[in-house]
Amino acid sequence: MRRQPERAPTRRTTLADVAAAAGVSRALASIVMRGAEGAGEVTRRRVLEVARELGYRPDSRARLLRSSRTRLLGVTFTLSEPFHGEVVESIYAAAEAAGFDVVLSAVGTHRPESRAVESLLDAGVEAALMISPSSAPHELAGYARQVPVVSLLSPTSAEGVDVVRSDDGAGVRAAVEHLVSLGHRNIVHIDGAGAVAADERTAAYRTAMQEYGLAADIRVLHGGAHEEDGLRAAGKLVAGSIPDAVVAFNDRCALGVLEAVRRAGLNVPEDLSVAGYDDSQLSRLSHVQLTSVSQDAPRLAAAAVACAAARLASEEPTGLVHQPQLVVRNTTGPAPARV
Amino acid sequence: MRRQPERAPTRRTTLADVAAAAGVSRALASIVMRGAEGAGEVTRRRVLEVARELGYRPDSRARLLRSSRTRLLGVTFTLSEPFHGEVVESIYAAAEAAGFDVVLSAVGTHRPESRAVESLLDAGVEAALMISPSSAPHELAGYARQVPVVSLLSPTSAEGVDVVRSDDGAGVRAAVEHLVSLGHRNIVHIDGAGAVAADERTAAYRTAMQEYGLAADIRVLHGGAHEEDGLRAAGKLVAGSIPDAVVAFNDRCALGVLEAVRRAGLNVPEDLSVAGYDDSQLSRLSHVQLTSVSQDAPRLAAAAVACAAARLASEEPTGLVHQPQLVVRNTTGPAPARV
DNA sequence: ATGAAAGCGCTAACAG
DNA sequence: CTGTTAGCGCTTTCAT
Repeated sequence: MRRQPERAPTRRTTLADVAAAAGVSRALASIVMRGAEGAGEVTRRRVLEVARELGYRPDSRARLLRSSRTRLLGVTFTLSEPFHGEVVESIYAAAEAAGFDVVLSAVGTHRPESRAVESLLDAGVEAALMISPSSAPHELAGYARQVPVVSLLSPTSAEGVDVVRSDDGAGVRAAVEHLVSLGHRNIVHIDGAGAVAADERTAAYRTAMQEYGLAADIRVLHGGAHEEDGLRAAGKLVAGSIPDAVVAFNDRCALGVLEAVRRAGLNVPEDLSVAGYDDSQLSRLSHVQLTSVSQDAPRLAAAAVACAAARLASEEPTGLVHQPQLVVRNTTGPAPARV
Repeated sequence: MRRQPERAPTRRTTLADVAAAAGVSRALASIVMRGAEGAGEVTRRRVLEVARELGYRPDSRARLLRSSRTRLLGVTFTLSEPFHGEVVESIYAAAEAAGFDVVLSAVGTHRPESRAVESLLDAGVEAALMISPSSAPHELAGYARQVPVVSLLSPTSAEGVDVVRSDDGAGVRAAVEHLVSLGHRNIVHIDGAGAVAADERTAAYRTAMQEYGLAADIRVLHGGAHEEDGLRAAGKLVAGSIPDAVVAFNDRCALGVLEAVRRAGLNVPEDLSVAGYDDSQLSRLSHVQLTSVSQDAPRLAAAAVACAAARLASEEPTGLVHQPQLVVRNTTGPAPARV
C-alpha cells in the first residue's frame, strides 16, 4: 500500500526560524508576515523570501491565542440539508471578502447543536452564524451573551440574537399570487408540520388566500420537510378531489408531491401545478424544473456576515430581512379547465 | 429586532480563575479538568464544582498550542456532495469513540482543496482525512510528509497516503451479476466521465461482462456524476435500441437515467432495470427505491479513523478496502421478454 | 524602522 | 497528592 515514510522528524518551521534566517527579530518578522505596516521595503522582501524558502506557515493556534481579534466566524449547519450547504458555501465567500476566516461545526445525529456551538466558542470565534438553529431561545440567548449570534434562515430568535432571513410570508404570497394569476383557485398548502419556519409560511398562505377572496378554498394538509412527507400528503390528496395547485412547504416536500401526482397518472403542470420553496439545487435539476421561491443563499450569507461584522463594530446591523423571489419553472402553468 | 444587549464585559473565565476560586494551583486545576490522574478525590470534586459554578470552559486554542498531542482529526469534504455529508457524519461518531476531535474544512467553488487542507494543517490536526481528494499526487504526498493523510472513497493515492475505500470493482461486479441473474444480457454502463473512481468502475463493468460471456454486449456511454449527465446519456439511449438494463456510475447519475426512461414512456423495472452506486439517501427515498451498491459510510468512516490512529501509533493500518454490498430495491427486476 | 520584553491560557516536567 | 517553573508560537506594547 504505502511505503515506509520517513515521517519528517523536522519540527514545523516557526516564526523564530524565519526571523533568525532573515537576521531580524521575531517581532519584525511577525509584522511582515501579517502584512502590518512598520517594516522597511527591503526587509519585508527579504523576510518573505526566507519564509517562502523555509516553507513557513503561521501556526493558527498560537496566532489565535495571542491576538486580541481572531477574525474567526463560526458556522453551525446540518450536514444532511443540501440548502445549508449552499449557504455555507456562500458564507465562505462573504467571510473572505470581509476579512474573516470560517470555522465549521456540523450538527448531525450524533452531534447536538449545543455541542456544535460550544466547540465554536471554545475555538475562539468572534461571532457565531447558526443556520436554522434548533436550540431553545434561552440557550440561544446564553450563547449570545458570549459572542454575537446570528440566526440564519429560521425566524427563531432570542434575547440578543439577530435574525437574518428572507420574508417567508412574502415568498408564500408570491407563490399564491402567481398561481392565482394563472387562474388557479383551488390551491392547497402542504405544510411543514412543525418544522422551523413552517407556521409562518402556513399563516402567509391563509392570509394570501383570503386576500384573493379564496377563503373558502383554504386547505392545509399535514406535510413535513422531506420527500416522504410530501409524497404521503399528496397521496391522500390525489385520492380525493384533485385541486388546481399545491404550494409545498419546501422543495424536498414538493418533490414528493410531484411523485405522488405522477403515480396518480396526472401531468404537471397540465393537470396540477406545484410550487416549492428554497430554489435549491434539487429544484434546478433539468428533469425537475420546479417552480420555487428563492431564498438567494449568496445574499443571505453576505447579510449574515455583514450583520456579525456590524455587531462586532458595535453598530446596528441592517438588511436583515430579504425579499425572496419566485422562480417560475415548469411545474406551474395555467389552471386546467375543470367541469 | 433585538434589545440592546449588555455585551458581557466579563472576560471569559480561565483556568487561573477556577484555580484561585478553588484555592489550588493552576497545574492541579488543569489535572482535574482534563481528567488526568494525580489529584485527590476531595480536591477533584471541589475544583469541578467551582468550574461548573464559574461556567468554565477550557480554551481550545491554548490547550492545543501547549499540548503535544492535539487529538485533532482534520476532514476535507465537498459541501455539494450528499454522500460526503453522510461520511462526515459517521466520522464524527467514529472519531469521538476513538477520542479524537474533528475539524471540518469544506471544499467548494470558492475554496480549492489546497486551501482546505492547509487550513487544517495550520490548525494543528494530527492527521487529515480527505474525502474524494482531487489534489494531484505530488500535492497529496506533500501533505503526507507533514501528517498522516487518509484518502477516502477515491482510489487516488500517492507516496505516503493511505487509501480507505470500498472495492469498486466488486461493487460493479455485484450489480452486473445481479442483473445477469435476473436474465439481463444487454446491460449498458453509463460511466463517470472522468470523475474520481470512474475508470475503475468502468473497467470492472467490462471485466464482469466478459466473465459472463457478454463481451459482445459491452456498451459504455459517456455519463457523469450528476443527474443531468445521466439524463443526457440515457436520453440518447432510449432514442435508439433499448437495452435490458443500465448500470450507472452513481446514484445521482442513475436518477437522471430514471427520468429519461420515464420520459420515454417506459416503466422501471418492467421495461428496463437501473442500478446506481452509493446507496445514498437519494436512493433510499420512498419514491425512488433505487437498487444501488452500498459503500457503507459508517464502516468506511470507522476504518479511516482507525487508519489514522494506527499511523499515529506507528502501526500498520488494516482493513483499508471494504467489500461493498448490493442493496436491491425496486428499480431492478426480471429481464423483459424481448423479441 | 527595528528590537526587547511580556504574556495570551494552558500543559508538562519536576520538585516537594 | 500538590505546587513551582517553564515554555508552546505568536502578537503586542514600549523603547530605541
